Amino acid sequence: MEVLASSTGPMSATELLDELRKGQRGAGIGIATIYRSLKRGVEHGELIAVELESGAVRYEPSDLEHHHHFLCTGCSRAFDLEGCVKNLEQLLPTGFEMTRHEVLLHGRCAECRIAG
Amino acid sequence: MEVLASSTGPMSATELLDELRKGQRGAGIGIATIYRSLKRGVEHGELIAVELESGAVRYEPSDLEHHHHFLCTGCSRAFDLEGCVKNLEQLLPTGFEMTRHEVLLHGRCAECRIAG
DNA sequence: GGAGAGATGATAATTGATTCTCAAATAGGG
DNA sequence: CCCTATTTGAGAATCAATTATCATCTCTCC
Repeated sequence: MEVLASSTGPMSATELLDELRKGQRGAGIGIATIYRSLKRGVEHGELIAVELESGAVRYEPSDLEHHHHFLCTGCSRAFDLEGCVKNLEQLLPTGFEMTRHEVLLHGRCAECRIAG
Repeated sequence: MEVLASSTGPMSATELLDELRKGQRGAGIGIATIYRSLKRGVEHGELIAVELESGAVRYEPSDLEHHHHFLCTGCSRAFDLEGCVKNLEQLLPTGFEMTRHEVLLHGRCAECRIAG
């Protein structure tokens, strides 16, 4: 079930289903199995759920370096980005405590730009 | 319908309903009216929909300065943050085009920290 | 080869958010 | 005030994502 490990970014259950059905190994796989496996993966700590947008939870391996994401407005795919940004603490109001942060870039991926 | 204008952050339809029902002006308001008004607000360009997390679209006035958001893990409220960060372009893979970006901080707001 | 445990796929059921429907309430304009 | 057009609230309906159900498969071990 680790098509995810070789993916260029986090995938949703549906994306995973489509991708798996393309390969010979997962020809007749059902959506229920996808959800079951994803759930187990998260419970076992192998996967992390990321919510980049409303109505679509995506999953990625939990052993990735700290990184952020890019969401393509053309194909709706999410891509991993390397690196991070500085000085996030300066955004924080006094009295607030930050435990986590996300940076999400929107735009068109290389593929979609070429496609027009 | 501009409780939103005086809010400390973007609100969801449900939050807005609860908030309005507290005041005498919107005592018996229904959720349908909230959605109708929000939709109209977005269509007329007075409001902007922001999706900070799965399954909850929030709305904010469209005339705010560029800013980002903080999502409290305690009370689930969203807060506006002032300012922005630099060097976001450096995250972008070659060939990708960025049209928009979001920074979302997670943690506990001042109120929730005090509450324990 | 067969029994039992667990996994699987198809589909039904659930869930939460949003939209639709419709009768009642309201707002103007004469 | 009365008439028409619009808005409203309540609840039903829709929709997409996720979960549950269940009969079938697939193992493993005997």
